[in-house]
Amino acid sequence: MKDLIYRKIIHDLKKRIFNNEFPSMRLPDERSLTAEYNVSRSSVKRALSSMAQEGIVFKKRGSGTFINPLYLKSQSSFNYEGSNIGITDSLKSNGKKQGIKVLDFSVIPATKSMKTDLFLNDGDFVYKIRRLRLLDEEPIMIETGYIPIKIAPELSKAIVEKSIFNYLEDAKGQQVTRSYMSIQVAPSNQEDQELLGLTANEPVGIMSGIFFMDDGTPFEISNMRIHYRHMNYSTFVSVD
Amino acid sequence: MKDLIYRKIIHDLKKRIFNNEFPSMRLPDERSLTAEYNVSRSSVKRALSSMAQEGIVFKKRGSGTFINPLYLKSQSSFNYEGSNIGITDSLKSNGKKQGIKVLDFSVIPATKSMKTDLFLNDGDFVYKIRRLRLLDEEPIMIETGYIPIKIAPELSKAIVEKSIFNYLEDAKGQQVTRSYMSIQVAPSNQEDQELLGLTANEPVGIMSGIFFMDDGTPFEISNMRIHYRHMNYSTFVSVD
DNA sequence: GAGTGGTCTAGACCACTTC
DNA sequence: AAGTGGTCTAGACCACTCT
Repeated sequence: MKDLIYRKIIHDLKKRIFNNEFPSMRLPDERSLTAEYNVSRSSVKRALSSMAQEGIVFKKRGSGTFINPLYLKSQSSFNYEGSNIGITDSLKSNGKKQGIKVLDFSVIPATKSMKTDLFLNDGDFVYKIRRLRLLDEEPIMIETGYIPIKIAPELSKAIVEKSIFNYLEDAKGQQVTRSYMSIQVAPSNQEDQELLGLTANEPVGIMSGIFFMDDGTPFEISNMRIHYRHMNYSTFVSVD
Repeated sequence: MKDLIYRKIIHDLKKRIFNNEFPSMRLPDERSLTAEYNVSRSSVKRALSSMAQEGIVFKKRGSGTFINPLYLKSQSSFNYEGSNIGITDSLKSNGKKQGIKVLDFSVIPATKSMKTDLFLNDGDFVYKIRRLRLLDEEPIMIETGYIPIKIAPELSKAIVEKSIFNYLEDAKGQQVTRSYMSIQVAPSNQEDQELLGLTANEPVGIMSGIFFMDDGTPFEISNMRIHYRHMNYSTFVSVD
């Protein structure tokens, strides 16, 4: 992480919050912080806004900025993570070994909906990539992805067996930092049951959507059918 | 909506994007917009940042600000909504009639985890509220909520049959604007099957978490078991 | 080198809360 | 009335991209 002022403030305030430096649950007012850190008020505001968006603090006009009790007491029954992560959030590898088994790797013409979602033209082709993801040898999800050939013409089975996103970053200097995802629930079909080791009345979670690169180019349409015991998506939502 | 400058810019730019005023998919640079709207660059930046967070545009340092193709072409197979809504996102009533059937409305002592999550003390009590939510007479979810008595001592069955959040806003002038939610998947249990009209191998989606009031006070622990056909949660995720 | 977005400052004034 | 967060300005300088 870079040496930005507002990041340093965030980092410092988080530390101070955890050190219980504000037992009143109220942070110093913005003008005091401005003086204390010897920065402009805008920088303080930026830091506090960011923390508010993460759910760490709440700002209340006219009275102050307050610490979210749940952030402090992390013995909450919900493992509060504080931020909107999301991409591969449901398959975090807590020290477990990730594995990938490629089920299909082929090239097909883009369907109509692919052309719309991936911004393709008639005659364009896409890779079809089906993979079974494992965690400690245990199958956790079936992932079907479609990636335009013209975005990654050199894709190979070897790459697909590892991480496509990492390859993209190395090869094209682009990161996948954005996604639009829809989360649903469905009974398992026969293939789910075979590949994920489910019984007929054990369901799957479905996460489907689009991944975007840094510059906004849609990179991949993805559909993930996730073993119900490994499906766990967390979000902090804040509306105005 | 108030008459804020950055909001006006957002509104205007959205309109212009939809009117196809930027066929190159690139917005004018920030300094041009500053001149055009006759405002400070900070205000332009604020508007653009907000739009970027909604997924409407992508900013690329050194080259410009670009429109997300999917925002424009809303015939995408994913119904792109552009924003991180979330609370009661899965039960949007597209002209359908909402109904509520109260299954249980009682007072119980707070359990240990409730005391932690709702910031309660020994001896505190909570309302236990179980409700079946209907959409056009069709049951869609079983909602179990726990609300500290001391936050809403005058809660009644009549209120609970309508909207608790609306009551809270009217009575206490507080809004529920934040939530921390976890989304999971599970096979339906016998009660789910009876109340939601499911068969043994039809699953439910589970959304559980905490709702907060404006000032950060945890207001309710909620657990929703949702009919799988009505479970649909959408998010736009953007990481740095 | 020119253009574009990112960070930061210093300060003015407004809106809301609390006393 | 005093204190607090919200909005907005005007301008400086930096980092990156494109050519």
